[in-house]
Amino acid sequence: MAKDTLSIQSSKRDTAQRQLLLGLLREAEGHLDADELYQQARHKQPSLSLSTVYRSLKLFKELGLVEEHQFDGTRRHYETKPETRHHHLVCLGCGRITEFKCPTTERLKARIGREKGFEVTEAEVYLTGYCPDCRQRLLEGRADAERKQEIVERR
Amino acid sequence: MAKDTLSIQSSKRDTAQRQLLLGLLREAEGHLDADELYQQARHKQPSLSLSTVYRSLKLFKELGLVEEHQFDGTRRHYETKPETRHHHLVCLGCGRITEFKCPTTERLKARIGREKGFEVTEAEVYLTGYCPDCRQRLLEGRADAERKQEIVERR
DNA sequence: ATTTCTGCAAAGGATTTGCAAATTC
DNA sequence: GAATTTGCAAATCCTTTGCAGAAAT
Repeated sequence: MAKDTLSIQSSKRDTAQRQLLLGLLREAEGHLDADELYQQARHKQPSLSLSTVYRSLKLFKELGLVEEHQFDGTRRHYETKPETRHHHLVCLGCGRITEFKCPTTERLKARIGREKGFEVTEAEVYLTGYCPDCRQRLLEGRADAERKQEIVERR
Repeated sequence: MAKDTLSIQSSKRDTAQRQLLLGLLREAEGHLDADELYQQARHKQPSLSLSTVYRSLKLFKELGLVEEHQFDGTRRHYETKPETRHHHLVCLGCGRITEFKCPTTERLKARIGREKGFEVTEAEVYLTGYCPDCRQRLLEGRADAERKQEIVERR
């Protein structure tokens, strides 16, 4: 990671841990949670601790380098700040996350801000449903309790 | 609560605790979290336990009587199923939640479902920003660290 | 009488924090 | 050398769960 990436706020230091973590987040195709990131990072630096992961994620968030998402009620997921704004569609069957764009959201921010007197800083659209595969399974009647359990556990 | 409210699924029993909790949720103007609901309910029935609150909320959710929201990363909030679909705008300063309508969201569900091959079941739009009061405080320069802390703690 | 619910206390899981040692600037 | 960061372990916070007794059908 370029040193300047972390020095937006003066006193942030460029450590091996932060380099590693930010690098992994950038390479990651999907959205990682803290523990997934931790496991990946341990391969490269086994001494790294989970607290450091959490502390780094907090820092990256504050520096605007990553975004935090709450797809389910349990853990939070992270992705590096995307170039183009997008939103998320989560499959209730398998947990797969699909991204999509929604240009009208910008207009919505402006409109609601005006109507409610808020300064709107962020707008997120969050869709849930069933992905093509899970729909197929449902149709085939294989999505009974057991089958579905399998899928959910695989998340 | 009318008995039939709970008997959508055969085996659900009509207990004093469930009546009380659902009643409070219906009266509540805003969105309660589990502990707020618990505290309110204890006034009327001091022996009630927090586990019962959680178990009841889970049931109400399954019966489609209440909706669960995740406004921040910490706790979940609940509201009785609203007549008209609406979304939420959360103030980052004071936590105040403002509701708004967005009819175009239905169209979005259909469009994304078609484009991605998903069966989209739900769509939520979630905005964050600063409410009129907090904007005012920011302008007055009173929203410095201390002041902001005050507000956040009052949530 | 049978099944479902409750309260209690304990367990769980994700995230945060205090502190001394290690690292960066 | 001074200030920041790390790893570890313990602590927190919200939520869930096991179980025996209480309540509903």
